[in-house]
Amino acid sequence: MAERKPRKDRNLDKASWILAARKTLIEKGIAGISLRQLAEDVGATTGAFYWQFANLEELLEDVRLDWAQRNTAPFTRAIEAAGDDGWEQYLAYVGVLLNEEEYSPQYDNAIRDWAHSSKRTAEVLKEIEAFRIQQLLKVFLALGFTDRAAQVRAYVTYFHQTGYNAMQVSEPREERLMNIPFYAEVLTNRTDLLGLKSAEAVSDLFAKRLGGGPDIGASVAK
Amino acid sequence: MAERKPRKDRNLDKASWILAARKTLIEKGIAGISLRQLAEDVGATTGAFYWQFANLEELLEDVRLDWAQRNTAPFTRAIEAAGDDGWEQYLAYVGVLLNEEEYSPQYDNAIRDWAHSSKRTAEVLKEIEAFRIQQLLKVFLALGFTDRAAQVRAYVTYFHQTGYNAMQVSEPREERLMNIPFYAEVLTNRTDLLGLKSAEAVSDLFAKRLGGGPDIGASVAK
DNA sequence: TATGTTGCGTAACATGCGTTATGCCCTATA
DNA sequence: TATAGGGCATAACGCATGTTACGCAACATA
Repeated sequence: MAERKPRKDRNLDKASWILAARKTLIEKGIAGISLRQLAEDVGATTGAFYWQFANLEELLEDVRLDWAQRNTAPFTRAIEAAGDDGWEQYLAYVGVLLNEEEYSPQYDNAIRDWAHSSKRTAEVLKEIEAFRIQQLLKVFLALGFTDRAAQVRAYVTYFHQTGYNAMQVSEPREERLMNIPFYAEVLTNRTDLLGLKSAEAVSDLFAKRLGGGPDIGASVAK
Repeated sequence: MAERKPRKDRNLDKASWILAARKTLIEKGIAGISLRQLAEDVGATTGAFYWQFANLEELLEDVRLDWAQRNTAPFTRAIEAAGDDGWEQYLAYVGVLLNEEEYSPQYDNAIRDWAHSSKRTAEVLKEIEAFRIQQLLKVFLALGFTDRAAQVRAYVTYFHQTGYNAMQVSEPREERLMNIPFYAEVLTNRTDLLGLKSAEAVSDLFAKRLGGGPDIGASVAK
């Protein structure tokens, strides 16, 4: 196995290893990552690895930064594209949560787990979470809540998202969509969505809410 | 090391190993548990371990059941002691959350992490979480919410707790206490607590809300 | 065509893991 | 006091890990 191929058929850059590490991290957790397994996944050997990285820790740091970028930028883009209206910003936020092609809750879970055994991961996680909560705070301020009320609702909203992901809830998509107006009522006190009587109606509301813009994540670089 | 002691000075039963395993699990996660380290912690060797357990997995199963018992029973006791009134039940629930001598949120976190790499742990966790959410559903039904509204609030409340724990929030206790009336308003729609103007006033409210009663956890035994 | 360097594969090393075979010490029983 | 067996410690086995030393093949340059 791992036969020697012509140089032009190979494509072993850092990104290949990061991709494989991310996949394993999400599927099996940090404990599931081993150099030999990663090497097999990318079609190479452990010897090849040390040409791209000084050691395993260097790859893992790149994975942490990969996460910070990929799982935060979509929210920033969507909320900024929504303009100044708080309700529009909240809907944009929920829209990203529903569109799991942009952001991976399992990636979040894996990083959070990893943070319990890695000080550096905990550091990156803490910084990104502070950013995310600040982001939600602005949404609730734009919704008209003030001071502690806005803070508390930002926290409840983020905790809710975190808890939902951590529990790996397995409800049918229709059920999830039908719950959204009720969640929105609890979190924002607004009843705008309660009139939507079908999962399709909820789904349609978020279908066209996709935007582009600047992103975030580079700030955690050492 | 691990000198041979007179037999009466030893106290190596299953509970000793479970205690050590729980401590390590909470502090370092499941990956931090090794037989040699556990042996050193209890002042014995790996040979002694196999007198109490057939293998490591047998100890780990005992740890899972230990968690199911310890981190669920306090809530059941408190809520049942609160009587039929939903508001009293909610306050009893929050009271246990604040009293971390009864229940350990870090223990919950560690189990949730572990569940990502252990099928059996995921099974136990899922069963206990279903029980907890059913428990909260009853509270919100007693509070007067019906059907999906009660379901959604039970979920938001549990997600909120899970997310708060998972994030390892480090706010001062006074800050945490002052936020409680606002959380209560978001989750239950009741403003009863908003009149409390000091952390002490909040603290006093929960000081005497401790009860005893039947417990739960044996149901997950294989 | 000859040479030097890049980009790997191969194989080995040290370490830590769960588990097991073996035997000694201590206590209970007669 | 003699004997049986319970309750460990000790040491080793087989395996997986991150890392490193070494060598070979493919390409760029002359």
